[in-house]
Amino acid sequence: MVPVTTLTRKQREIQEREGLILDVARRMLVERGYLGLTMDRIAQEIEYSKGTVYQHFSSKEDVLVAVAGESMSKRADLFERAAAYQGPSRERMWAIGVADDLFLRLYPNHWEAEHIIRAASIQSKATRERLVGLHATEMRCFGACTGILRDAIAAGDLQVEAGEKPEDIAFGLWSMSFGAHFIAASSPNLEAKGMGDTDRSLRRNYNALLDGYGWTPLSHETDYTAAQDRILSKIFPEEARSLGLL
Amino acid sequence: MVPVTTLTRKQREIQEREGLILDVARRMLVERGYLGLTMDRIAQEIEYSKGTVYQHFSSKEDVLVAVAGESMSKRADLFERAAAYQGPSRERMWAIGVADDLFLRLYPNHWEAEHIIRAASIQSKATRERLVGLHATEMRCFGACTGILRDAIAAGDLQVEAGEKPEDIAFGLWSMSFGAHFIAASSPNLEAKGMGDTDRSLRRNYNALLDGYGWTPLSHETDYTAAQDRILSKIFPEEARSLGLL
DNA sequence: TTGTGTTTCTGACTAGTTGTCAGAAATTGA
DNA sequence: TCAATTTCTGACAACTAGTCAGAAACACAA
Repeated sequence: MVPVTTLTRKQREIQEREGLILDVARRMLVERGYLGLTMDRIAQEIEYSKGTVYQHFSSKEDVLVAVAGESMSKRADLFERAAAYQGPSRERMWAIGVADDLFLRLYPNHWEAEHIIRAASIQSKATRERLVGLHATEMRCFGACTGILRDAIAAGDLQVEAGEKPEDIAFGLWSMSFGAHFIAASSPNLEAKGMGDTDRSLRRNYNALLDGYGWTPLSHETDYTAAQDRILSKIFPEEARSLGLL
Repeated sequence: MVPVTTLTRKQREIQEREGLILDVARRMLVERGYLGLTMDRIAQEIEYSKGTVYQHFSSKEDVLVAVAGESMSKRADLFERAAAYQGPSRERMWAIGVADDLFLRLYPNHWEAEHIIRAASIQSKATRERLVGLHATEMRCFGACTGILRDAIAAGDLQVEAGEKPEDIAFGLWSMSFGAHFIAASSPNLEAKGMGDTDRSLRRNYNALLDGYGWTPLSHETDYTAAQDRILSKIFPEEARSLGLL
């Protein structure tokens, strides 16, 4: 018997269980909501005791932050792949929009988790360590955007006024996408307000915002619908196929 | 003894108590967060028993929806006053932005409540009656925006493409403002991300979005900072003074 | 003032939650 | 084989939401 191997097997088992807990928690969150997600139920479902669950996570809130962190990291992956796209700066920014849209389809329940963990009283009960990780991941998304913005300014595709920072524009895009997903996920009867397809609206508004900043080529100068197909097939072929978009 | 008077006094007392409960709940929500707001504490603070609190509200979630509804209705008031402003359509839309900004300052804790009540599991436990009221109030805000948009289109200040509805543009503005307030309220260390003044960013992005739609006069054709002072002194003199903005 | 019917208020109680921790069980290594 | 160490367990303490039978307050007529 090689002790290291045995030890590793146990540790691997423990690590796998952590993933199992998160899978169960995510499903529970989707199916029964925040109030229906309980530590007892998680324990029952993974067929371990509650104490064992608490060996992985310090609190229910900690589980939630971990759940959100997992999908947020997938989001960051998509964003970074989009940012690495070779093309005019505005088209790269558009690729971020495509990634955002893709993310929404691939992880439709992410916003439920993100919604909850953004509540102050939730964050105060999560592990500092896990929160730091979450913010680092968030920063990866934000960084992908500001990177493109800086390139656009350097290339002369985008002029910013004095005192205006790329971060401000990135914040605008972030706000808009965040707000749209959020409202769409949490406002019942948007149709009653005369709203049709919120995804389509968001895409249009996204372009309008970039046009407003004078980021060339403007949306009426290029066919961004064609660009979308190009981006999907070049950067996200697998994801697009799995969603039937290609 | 006139029976009607006596009865009315009691009823008035009950009604006042409802307001008292909401005041206490709002304060508690701000000070101790969602998890720190408990029905027992509310009862203790208003010096009535828990059963009495439950005679006004069917659940803790119902209290929260009522708290959010109260401030949302103030928001609708501000929006409607802004929409009634006499001036070019774009300036009227700008007035909505000013109202939005004013609301943020006047009711800084509204978003904490709105955040919570947008969670699905919360809405499912609130009274249908109260939810309907909330949505009606939300619709007042939305309606103020779409009204201005329709006027702008009619006046030729704004051209929309075929198949594009005023609601889509209103949704863009709503998303952006909602997302910005939300992120600002729930993301610690935005400075670490390189973000400065989020309110300023929002204003800039708001104008960029309207510019992107080609809503005349464009922001570089008019001084919207001057318009802001005009709007504050004409529509919101008291509020502006109380906040030291005039 | 007193008696009676009605409304309103109360807090002990049920059911269910999170998080803990002493001891049981399993694992490791000699 | 056995003792040291790690891991797991579930009864438990401390809370919370929401209920409801009975107590208290009130209205009003006689």
